[in-house]
Amino acid sequence: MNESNSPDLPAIDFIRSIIREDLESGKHQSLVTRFPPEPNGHLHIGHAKSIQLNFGTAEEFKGICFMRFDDTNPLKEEEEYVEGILEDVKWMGYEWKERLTYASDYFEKLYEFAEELIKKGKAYVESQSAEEIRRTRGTLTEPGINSPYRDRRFEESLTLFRQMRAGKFDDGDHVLRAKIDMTSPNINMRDPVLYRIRKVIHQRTGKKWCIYPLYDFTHGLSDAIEGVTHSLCTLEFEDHRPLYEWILAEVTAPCIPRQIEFSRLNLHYSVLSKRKLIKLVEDGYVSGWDDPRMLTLSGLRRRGYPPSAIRLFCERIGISKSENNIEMSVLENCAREILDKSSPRLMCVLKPLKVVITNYPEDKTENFHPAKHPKKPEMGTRKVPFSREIYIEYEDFREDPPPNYFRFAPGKEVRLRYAYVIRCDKVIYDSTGRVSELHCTYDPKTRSGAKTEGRKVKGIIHWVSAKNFIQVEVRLYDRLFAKPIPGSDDPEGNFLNDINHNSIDILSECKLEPEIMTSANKEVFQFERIGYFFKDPKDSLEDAMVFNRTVTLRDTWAKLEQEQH
RNA sequence: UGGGGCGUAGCCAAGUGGUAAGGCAACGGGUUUUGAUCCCGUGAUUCGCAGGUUCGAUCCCUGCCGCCCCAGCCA
Repeated sequence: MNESNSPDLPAIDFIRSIIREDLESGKHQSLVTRFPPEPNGHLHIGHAKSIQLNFGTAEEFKGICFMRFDDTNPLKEEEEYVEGILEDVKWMGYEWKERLTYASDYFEKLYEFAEELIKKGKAYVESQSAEEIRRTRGTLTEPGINSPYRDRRFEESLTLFRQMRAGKFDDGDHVLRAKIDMTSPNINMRDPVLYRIRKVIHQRTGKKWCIYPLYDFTHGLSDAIEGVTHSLCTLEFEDHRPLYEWILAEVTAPCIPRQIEFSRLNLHYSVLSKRKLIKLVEDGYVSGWDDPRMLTLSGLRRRGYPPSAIRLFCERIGISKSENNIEMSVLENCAREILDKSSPRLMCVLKPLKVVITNYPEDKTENFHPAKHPKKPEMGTRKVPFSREIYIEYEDFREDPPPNYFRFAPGKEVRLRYAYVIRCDKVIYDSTGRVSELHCTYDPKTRSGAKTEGRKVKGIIHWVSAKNFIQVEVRLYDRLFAKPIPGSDDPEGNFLNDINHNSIDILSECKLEPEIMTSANKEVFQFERIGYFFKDPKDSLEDAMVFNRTVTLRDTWAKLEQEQH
């Protein structure tokens, strides 16, 4: 049990406190939770918070967690999403073993519970139209009024309900309602609908059913059937808790789970509601659910986020009941933290500027053997070829350097990382006046690792041999939205107005160290001085690799320079 | 102006009667052949506001203010 948290994590949250108490007091022998997504979309980082809570606490307290699909609405749900969701949960590092369930597994039991309710006079078949039901429900400030069918004999309701099941009626003809209180200040308690007729094929039960239970009726009972002890959900279900409890109390439930609500995740510069995510996909603002700019688990995975970074993020933000808007830097920093420790280093020149080292022999090539990781010699070394012509980063050279700039400039010296110190002798321009090439001289005494290297040079830049490199495409991503809370200053709340139209920058002339050819595909690399990059699993071809930038390195200089302006 | 929640530093988040943990960000310094990493240091006389109870209140009481959710045969 996680008694004491590690020092850099928030203290144990209120839900874990409740669980711990319930276990210590003997109220429960062991913990049972569940992660209950509806298969009508892909999982996003907000779901990761729930996965981490449900599966994570089960793990910590040596309990179990069910992987349950809440598939009670055949109109909206698709089998395709089930697979994606399972893949995502697995990727997050959790396993459900034999505990993969579907609410639809319980349709028969649920039906029996419904009959029980009818027989006890706690539910009735409603024969008004949806419109009439809506009209008589009342408003936030006015009570609703009783349905004329509310007091029909339970035998009649039972017959009708059985006929509903048998397919005697059309969609919308009747509905099953709980008999609670039409004057309740809580609208959820005003005789909520429990079952509706839907003559459609269900992705799992096929044509077996034409009546389907609604969420409120299904969820608590599914929890009870599975022996869930703590049913954790988001805040918008707080108002439903009285109904959740009512249903469990009125029926002979196998056990009484406790529903506890926590606040959902919001991240600055992003949207996380399923509705909005679908909009982005369907209207083509992104290439799909797994677009690396999407904060879906599949998008993050494709972008190069390790699951451990997402788990760290979930731990770091904590669990509470207050509205929260997490800064993007928290997520990014989690990725940096994990990736810095694990990523092999490579040099890659994104925007190449050719450099000719005039005093280096034309036909000579020498190899340097730097470590793959500066602090982990056990990761080994790589072979980096050096030659007379190399590429450096265009942005590492300034004709007219600003103060405190310690990269390359005319007449200045800089160290080529792992190689030599060079001096810029001459700048060559193209016909448009743009810098196209640099002529430099190197100092053989400054060879990396040599005893004579002595000289300290402040500026260190990365480079790639022009004779020996792999040409790759690199995709630089930025946040998908330009405002911290998309749609917040629009009266209609239209988040599409705040789309960042520069969220992707594709560079196709990037020069990468040949070492890449010896490395595995599934690794995230650090391109030194730039950031972390992951080979795109979808768009990469054997001879045309594509790399996604997972996250930049922290860039103190960029910040400094921006402040100077 | 019905009901349910929430309000502690820029962003998260503990604490719930004894005098404000921690993380991220920010800032300052050190190390460094990544302006990265790493290390060290700096922040709330104050807990939405106003009263009250108390020797003492972020924590209890009263009133007020602000924000979020609910009127699907969605989940």
